Amino acid sequence: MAAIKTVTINDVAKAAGVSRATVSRALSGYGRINKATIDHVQAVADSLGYKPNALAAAMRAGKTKTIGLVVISDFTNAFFDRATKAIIDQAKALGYRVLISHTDENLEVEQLAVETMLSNQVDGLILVPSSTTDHAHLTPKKLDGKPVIIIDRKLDTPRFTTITTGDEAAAEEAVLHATEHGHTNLGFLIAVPGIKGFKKTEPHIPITSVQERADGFAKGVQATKPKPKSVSWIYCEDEEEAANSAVEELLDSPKPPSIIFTSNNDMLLAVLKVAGSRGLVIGKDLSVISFDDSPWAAAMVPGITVVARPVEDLGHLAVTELVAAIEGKPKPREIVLEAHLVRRGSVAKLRKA
Amino acid sequence: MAAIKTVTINDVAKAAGVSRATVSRALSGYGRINKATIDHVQAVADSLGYKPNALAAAMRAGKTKTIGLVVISDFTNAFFDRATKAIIDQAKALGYRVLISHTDENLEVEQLAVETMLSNQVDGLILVPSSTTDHAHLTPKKLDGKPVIIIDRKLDTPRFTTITTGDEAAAEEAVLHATEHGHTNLGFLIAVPGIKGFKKTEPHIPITSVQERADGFAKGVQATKPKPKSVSWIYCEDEEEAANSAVEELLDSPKPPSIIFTSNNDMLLAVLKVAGSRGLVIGKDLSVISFDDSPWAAAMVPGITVVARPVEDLGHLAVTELVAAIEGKPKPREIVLEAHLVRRGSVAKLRKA
DNA sequence: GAGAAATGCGAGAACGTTCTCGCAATCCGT
DNA sequence: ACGGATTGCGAGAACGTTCTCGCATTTCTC
Repeated sequence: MAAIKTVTINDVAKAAGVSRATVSRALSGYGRINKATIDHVQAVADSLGYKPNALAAAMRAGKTKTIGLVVISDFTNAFFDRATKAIIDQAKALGYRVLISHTDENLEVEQLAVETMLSNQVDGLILVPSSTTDHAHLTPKKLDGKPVIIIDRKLDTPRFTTITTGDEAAAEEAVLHATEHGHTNLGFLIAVPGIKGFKKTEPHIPITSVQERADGFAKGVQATKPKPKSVSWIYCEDEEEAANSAVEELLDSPKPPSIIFTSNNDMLLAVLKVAGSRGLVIGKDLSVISFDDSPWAAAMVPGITVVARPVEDLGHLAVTELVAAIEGKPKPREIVLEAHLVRRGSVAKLRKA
Repeated sequence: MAAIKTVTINDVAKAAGVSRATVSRALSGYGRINKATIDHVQAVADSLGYKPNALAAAMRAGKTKTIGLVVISDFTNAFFDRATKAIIDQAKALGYRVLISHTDENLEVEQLAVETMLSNQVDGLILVPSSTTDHAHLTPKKLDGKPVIIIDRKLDTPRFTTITTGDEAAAEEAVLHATEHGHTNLGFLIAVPGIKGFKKTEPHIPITSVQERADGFAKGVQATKPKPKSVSWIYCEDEEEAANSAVEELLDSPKPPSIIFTSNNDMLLAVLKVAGSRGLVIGKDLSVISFDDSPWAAAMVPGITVVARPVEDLGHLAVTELVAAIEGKPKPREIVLEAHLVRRGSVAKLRKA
């Protein structure tokens, strides 16, 4: 089993009868060089099957053309799958590669992930932070001066360009949509990573996007006239068992909601599952509005009314901003993209009592 | 704007009053070195905020501890999201990082992706090939002798370790499940990447996994006694419009199927959508069995009966095999994992005529 | 046709590591 | 207390590029 010798620029130089420098010039197309030489070197390189070592080039250049993506969840999440895809595609379009890591909402994992990325010399980072306040691992010094774009959630510092979606307004719109349909018993199911089980009292929500959704829901409740008859809030761990129990509790309360608003797709799935097991038909016996659109939410019968966030735009923009920051030094800014309600069939039209 | 000087091993050496070699020894923990020296160097390194440059280390070592993952589809696909997650997680557990690329079933994109991966010096590749026969870009020479694990589909060469799922047996089981429930008008909707629009005649299926599913379905039909009254096949581009049209055509045929078997989730979604728009209730007016399980297929009402493939096992195993191949030189082998039918509510029980 | 300008290319350093050698200093056994 | 083994560490090469210099050689200018 003869070890396969990898062919380097030196081999090409030798075979072509020129210097290493000339090969580099010919292949990378810079500096002063004769057209004929370029062709010759090209031909020799091809015949030898020469493939440049991107690592060596990157080390020399100090640029890897790689961006790091650190997200909280993997792609089994209906938001991050689309965001990640958009990011990879746009990165590719701009000539960058993407290194991906997920943190499961764990700050330590996030810190380690960022460190690994930096150790791998990414040119910049796109980050979904697991904590609003804890960003000691993101000082300019620790980052080696490399740019970071924060997406989906905000940090309590203006040091970074931040791209979020306007979840509050959309959440309010969702509530008004429901109350206009005659719903007066409202249930809210908010997934809060980090809390254990579920709580009916409002916990500390460390994540701005979730906070915004809760605030928007609350604003919608406030804006509803006459006042809704009952409003139940449950804050729940983002986990299947807890979500199911939370839905059960909601439905078993003395004044069960006719509609449940869920803050993400996992919670929506729990609502569907529990409703199904009780024989409750969505859009008739029980209504639901969730955050984040997905192909299956659209294809189901009835289609699920959702707050659709411009996920692809967000990912696309994140890369564009990051590359701009890598190649220039623009000022950090806050960008808020608009989310909107997609009305489908999961909200029943109730007669006013 | 003072440029931030990145601190290297040289800086640490100088500050600690030792040589570069000693710092490397202290930090990487190899060779002969005094415990006290290690502690001292560690302390100095920490105080300077030294972070090793993985690139430089990788170049020197000739190993990047990175594996390349080249899949055909992005994570918006219910198979690849789970597979990718499993691969990333297992890679992490074994001390590897993952570079991801998707090819959209395009051979040229695949070739380029593989080249880029190799240029970035991945230690090995996990590949979902877009073509069964075309693997000229995967010669040992082009691969620099680096190992490749093929997953999900087979290649027409035994040169690579291949991990697939036994889709044929599961597909047959699915058909028998349906016919035992009294279904005698069967519709099959097979997504074939690359074909235009949709065809009812059997096209060339260049993908072994899809071929296996079709074969399994056909075997199931054969094994059914008495013979089903009608059997319709549609081969369809893996694309929303085409899928919808195909479902329409199926339902509009003189002998419309009482059950549709779909070869993947995109097709399933099309069935749900078209059925919904016609007021057909799944599991009652129209039955369906699809390939690949997903959280929403389980949560829907009724739950969708699916062929569940051991996606996580597949991803997990792919990494394990690849790392074994990177670190040793085992013989390539073919591994087939078992898929099985998950019975939920999307298959109506019909009375025998 | 002589000097200036432009062109083409080679030598060699640099990027930040790891690792092989070899040398000095310490340790051990007798 | 002396020879050999062991320990700890420094010098320097190597990984595969890119890029700055500087030196020939050619081309241009009047």
